[in-house]
Amino acid sequence: MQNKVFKALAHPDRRKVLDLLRSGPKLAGDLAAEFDSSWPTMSRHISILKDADLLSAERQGNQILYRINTSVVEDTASTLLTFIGVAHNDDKDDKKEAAE
Amino acid sequence: MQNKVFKALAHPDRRKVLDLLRSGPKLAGDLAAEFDSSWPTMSRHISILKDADLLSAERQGNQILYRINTSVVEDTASTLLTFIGVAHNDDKDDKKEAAE
DNA sequence: ACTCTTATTAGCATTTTTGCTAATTAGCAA
DNA sequence: TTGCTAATTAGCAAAAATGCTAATAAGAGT
Repeated sequence: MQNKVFKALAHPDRRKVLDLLRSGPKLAGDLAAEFDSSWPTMSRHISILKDADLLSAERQGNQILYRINTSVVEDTASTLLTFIGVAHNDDKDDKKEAAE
Repeated sequence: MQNKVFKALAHPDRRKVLDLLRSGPKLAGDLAAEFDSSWPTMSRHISILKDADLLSAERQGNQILYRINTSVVEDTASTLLTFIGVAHNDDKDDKKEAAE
């Protein structure tokens, strides 16, 4: 649901989480360490991002590794671009693409 | 301020306003008419979009014409794409672009 | 001036979001 | 089992967002 994504993006710390994940997957603790807020607070921010499907989680024994969900971010950017009439090629199984 | 933009995008009706403006500028009243909420409510949604600089307003006698602010939407899409490492050429007076 | 239309602002109640501390779960190792 | 680290969930208070009705402003026309 796109609405969850846009709501998730509405908080600066959550956008910062996404920015931190730009350099690759990170452990929840390493993420939390980058912020002034308490760890439970950051945990909730992360779970909001996860709930919006912007992140996916992978358990690594004791800890949890988070990575950004590229396709969801892409789709959201596409949605924005449609507002200004930009083509945005979705490319979900685009069988024929040169019918002319 | 990017934060205002993302917050403005967090409400479905406000995104719908942007979508309605895709086909060109519209009067405040014509926009409001497309929604179930009261007119004052829509007026506030519009002012939040305006405050985020996503819209610009132009008086036309009795009424007010709103148009979408293309560049702000573009920049926001670019911000999203940086999260997934997409190049995104800002192009704010890009003097030299082929130094190599 | 008065009136009609268009749109915004004020003021309020309700809901949602945020952020904290305390409590809990999950896995690993003795 | 106990203990330790990593992380989430519970519960609450404070702040922000939402949406309504009533009141107000701003233009155009009479």
